[in-house]
Amino acid sequence: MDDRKKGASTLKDVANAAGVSLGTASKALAGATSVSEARRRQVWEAARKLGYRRNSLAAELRSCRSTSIGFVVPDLTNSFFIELVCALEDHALECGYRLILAHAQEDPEREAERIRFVLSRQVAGMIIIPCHGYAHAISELRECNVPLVMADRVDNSFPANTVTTDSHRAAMDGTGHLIALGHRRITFIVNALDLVNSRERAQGYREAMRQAGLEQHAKVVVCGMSDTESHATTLGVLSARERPTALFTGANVATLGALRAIRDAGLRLPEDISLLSFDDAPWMSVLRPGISSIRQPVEAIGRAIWNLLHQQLQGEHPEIVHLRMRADLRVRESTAAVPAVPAVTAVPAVPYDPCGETSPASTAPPL
Amino acid sequence: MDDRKKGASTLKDVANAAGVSLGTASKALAGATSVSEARRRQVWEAARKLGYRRNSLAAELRSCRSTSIGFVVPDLTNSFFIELVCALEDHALECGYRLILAHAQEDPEREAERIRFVLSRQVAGMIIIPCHGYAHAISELRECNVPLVMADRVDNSFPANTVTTDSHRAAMDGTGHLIALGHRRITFIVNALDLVNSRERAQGYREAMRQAGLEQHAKVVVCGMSDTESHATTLGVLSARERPTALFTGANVATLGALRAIRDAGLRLPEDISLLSFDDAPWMSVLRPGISSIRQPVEAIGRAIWNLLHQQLQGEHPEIVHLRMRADLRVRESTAAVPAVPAVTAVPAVPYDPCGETSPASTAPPL
DNA sequence: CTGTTAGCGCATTCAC
DNA sequence: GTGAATGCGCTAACAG
Repeated sequence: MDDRKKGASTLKDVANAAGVSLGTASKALAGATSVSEARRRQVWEAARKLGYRRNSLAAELRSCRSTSIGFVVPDLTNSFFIELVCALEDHALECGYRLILAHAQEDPEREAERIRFVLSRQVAGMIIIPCHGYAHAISELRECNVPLVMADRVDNSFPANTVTTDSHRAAMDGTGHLIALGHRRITFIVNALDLVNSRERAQGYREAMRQAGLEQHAKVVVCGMSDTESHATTLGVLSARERPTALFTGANVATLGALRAIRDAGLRLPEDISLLSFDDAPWMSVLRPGISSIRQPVEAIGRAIWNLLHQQLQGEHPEIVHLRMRADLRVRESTAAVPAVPAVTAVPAVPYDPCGETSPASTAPPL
Repeated sequence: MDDRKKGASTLKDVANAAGVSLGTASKALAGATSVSEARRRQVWEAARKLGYRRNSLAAELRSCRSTSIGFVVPDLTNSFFIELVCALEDHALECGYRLILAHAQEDPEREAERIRFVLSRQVAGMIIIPCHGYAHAISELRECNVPLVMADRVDNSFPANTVTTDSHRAAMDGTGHLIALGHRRITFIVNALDLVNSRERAQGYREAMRQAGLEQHAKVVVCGMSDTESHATTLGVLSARERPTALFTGANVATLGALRAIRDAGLRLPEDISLLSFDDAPWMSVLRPGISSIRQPVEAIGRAIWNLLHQQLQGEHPEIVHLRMRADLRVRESTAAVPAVPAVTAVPAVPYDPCGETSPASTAPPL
C-alpha cells in the first residue's frame, strides 16, 4: 500500500505540465546549457506553479553524489563544539555542502548509532569528534571509504587526517602561569582520562609541575563528564585538609562544576582560590571576576578541518596529516597571586546542597 | 560515468552471498516473520561478512517512509535552544525517529534555505523555531503536507500546532519582582521587536510598569541579535543622564551583552544596578552574583512539541492547538533592593573597548 | 537541442 | 516460505 504524500508533485508532473520530456525537465531545472532558453523558462514556470520540490533522496541515489557532510559531535552543551559547528557550517555552505549534525551526547553507544545513521544517508564526507576513546569509531569507519577528518579527541596514531589542539603545551602554559603567580598546591580537575586530549592536558600539567620541582604537589582528580559530578568532586577537593590555592579545570564542563563548588564552599575568587579553565566560553569574560582560560583557536581548527576534508571531496588523496594547533592563554581575574597568608584551614562545613541554587548568600563573604 | 563508492556492498551482494533472492534478503534483514529462521541467519551472516550497510536513501525512496524529523533552530549559541534540541532528540530516539538539525543562524535567508533542504530530504515531520517573523516559513510550508509543530517565536495566529511560553506573563512577573525591590527606572533591553515572543515580553514589561503607575519610567531599548550590538547598546543606556537602577534583558544574547557593558562601565552588580535575565543558562548560577533569571520550562516544552508531532506522525489529525507554558522566576543575587541613595550620576567616561577583554581592572571598584 | 532508455538500491506486491 | 517482477523519483548516457 503506497502511502506516498499526495500533494508532492514530481519531476514527471512538471515535465507534463511544461509539455516536455522528463529528461529535458531535469536538465532545465539543473540549469544545463544544453537546453534552450525558452524551454527552460517553460519548465521553471511549470515547476513554480506546481510548487515542485526536488526529491534529493532520489537525486542522490541516482547520481551517487551527495552534498551532505556528516558531523558527529559529542556534546552540544559545550560551547567549543558549538563554535566549531558554526565555523564548519559556514565553510561547508560556501562550498555548496550542507552539514548533517549528529549529537552523541557523550554516549559511545549513541555515537555508534549516530555514525551508522549518518553513513546510511550516504554522506559525501564525515567529520567526527569522538567520545570516550574511539575504537568503535575506527571499526565503524574502516571499511567504508568515506572522506574523513577526525578532530579534538584523537592523537596522531589515528589512521586518518586529524586536527587537534596541542593540549600538552597549552596545559603546560596554563600551569606555568599559575606557578608564576606563586601557586604550589595546584589541583588539576579533569573530566575523564580516557579522552586523549584530556589525558594530554593532565600530562602537560604534570610536566610543568615536575619542571618546577613541584611534583609532590601535583594532583590530578577525575570528575566525570557531567557538571553535577564535577561539582561534587570539586567540593571534595576543596574540603581537603590541605586545600589547593589554585584549581586548573580540564574542560568546560569541569569549569562549571568547579565554579559552583567554589561558590557553595563560600570561597572568594581569586582571593581564596585561583581558577584557570581549559576551554573558553562567552560568559567567562562578562562577569567579575572574569575567568582566566585557555582558548583553543576554533576558527583555525574549523578551517583546517574543512580544508582537509575538502581536498578529499575533490578526489585528491594526499598523505594523511595530523595538524596540531596552538592554544592561547587568556588571563582574566580568576587567577591571582597566592595570598600572603595561605589559607590552609579547611572549608567551613557548609551543608551540601545538591541543587546548588539555594545556597544561602550569608555564607558568602561580603562583596 | 558512475563514480559510486567501490566498497559499498548492496543488498544484491548480500543476497548472492547468502544464496537467496533479493526479496528474501530484504525481508530477512527487516526481521519479517515470513522468512525461515535458517534463511534469516544465512542472510545476517552474509551481511555481517560483507559489512553491509543499508542505503536508507533507497529504502526511504522506495517505501515512501521516513524516520527523520527536521528541526530548524535559529541559534545554537543560545542554551535554551540547545536544551530543547537535547530534549527533543531523546523523545525522537525513543520513538524510533532521528533528528536532522538545521541551523538558521538567525538569518531568514539561510533559514529558508535550511527549510528547503530539510524538506527535500523527505522528512517525516518538522519542528521549526522561526527567526525574524515567519512569513517565509508559512509560504514554504503551506503547500507541503508535512506534519509540523512550530515553537517559541510564534503566536496563536499561526495555522499549525504551536508550543510557546507565556512570555507576557513571565515578563510581568519579572518586572513585578524588580518593582517590589523598589526599582522605578527599569529599562527593558530586547534583541528585536519583530520576534513575536520578544514583543510579548516587552508588552508584559510595559503592562507591569503601567499597573504599578510607572509608565513614565518604562523604556524599551532594542539592541539587535548579536552580543556585540547589545553590548554597545547597553553601554549607551548606562551612560544616560538618568541611569536606570535595574535592567531587564529580553533574552540570553542580550544578557551577555548587558553584563559585559555593566562590567565595562565599572558598575557593581547588584549594588549599583540590578539585572534580571529573560532566559536562564547554566553559567548564571555558578558565579557570584548569580544572575536572576526567568527560566522557560524546556523539558515540558520539548515534551509538548514531541507529543503534538507524534500524534500527527501516527496519522491522527486532531484540531490545531496552541499550547502555552508558564515560566519560572529564579531569584538569585543580581537583583537586589534599589540603593537608599540612588546613584543618579552618569557613568564615569571609560573608553569604549570593542574587544571587551582588556578593560583595565582599575576601573572596577575593589572587590 | 530534445526525447528515450536504463538503471541507482531497495521494499513490496504477486505468483509459485 | 521464496523468488521474480515492478517501480519510488530522479540523472545520465545515448540516439535522433
